[in-house]
Amino acid sequence: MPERMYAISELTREFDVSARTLRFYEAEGMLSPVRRGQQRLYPPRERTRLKLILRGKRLGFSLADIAEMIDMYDAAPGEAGQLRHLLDRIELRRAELLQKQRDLETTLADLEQVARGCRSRLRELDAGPREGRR
Amino acid sequence: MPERMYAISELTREFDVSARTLRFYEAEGMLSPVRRGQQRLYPPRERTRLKLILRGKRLGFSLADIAEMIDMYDAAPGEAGQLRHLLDRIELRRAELLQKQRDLETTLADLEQVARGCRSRLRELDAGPREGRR
DNA sequence: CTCCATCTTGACGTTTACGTAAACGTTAAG
DNA sequence: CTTAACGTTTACGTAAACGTCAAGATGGAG
Repeated sequence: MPERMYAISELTREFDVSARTLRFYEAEGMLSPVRRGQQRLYPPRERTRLKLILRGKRLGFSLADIAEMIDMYDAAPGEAGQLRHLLDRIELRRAELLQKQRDLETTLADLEQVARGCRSRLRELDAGPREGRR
Repeated sequence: MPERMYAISELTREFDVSARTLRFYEAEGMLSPVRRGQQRLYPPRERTRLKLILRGKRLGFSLADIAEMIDMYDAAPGEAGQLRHLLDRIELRRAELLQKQRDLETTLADLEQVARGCRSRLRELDAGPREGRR
């Protein structure tokens, strides 16, 4: 079973990104599709990396940040100093993510409050459509 | 108690943004500081808006998105159709935020897994620094 | 009055992350 | 063989979000 390969157009459809974007990521060293002649073919591993890139984008990370984080995933440094440095980097990223998590909570709460206001105002309008307010 | 005002430099220090950025947000219509002569003075309300802008940025929203969301906060439309439309908009944003939340969870889990790998590798190195692996 | 810090308004420059168009190769169908 | 679909490289364009000067106003401290 020779590993399923994805054409560029398959990935563009699946993830709703342009071919230009995939080539751009490749030029930035973030993807490394195989070639069949001129054509690009993406093995599952590259598809996975693309998923990670898009996930990072949704979280508001720059491509440079994302590249660093993906490197973390498949880099097992071996040397002790580098391992400790990697742990430090991870801790930094984790702090960012926890901040985002808090921001997310409060933003969701804020929106929910606005929504409640809307719904109650709608009920007012629905119940007694005869006065302006109060 | 005449409402405490913030100079531009106070805000730049407090939130670690440049004065240029604050003026840019103003030019984009996202902030509306008061003027004392030429000088900008930011009342608490504007400081709050700035906080919302920065929170949105941390979550990866564009300034346009953020502007829309802030509008939601202080817009109480009054009319039923507009209220329903606002509720729709809120639901869209909420979906985005929930997606980000899921992305956040998995990313944190991924990082934690890498960290565990690092720590166990470090323990190996620390325990028996005589063989390469196994 | 002088000096320094702080602020102002332009205006052009820069980085990131692609979009868009031109010109050309490859392959399967009619 | 021609066409259509799909892919390629090269290159210039663009929107967003500021950075970076330059040149001048303003307001106390000494």
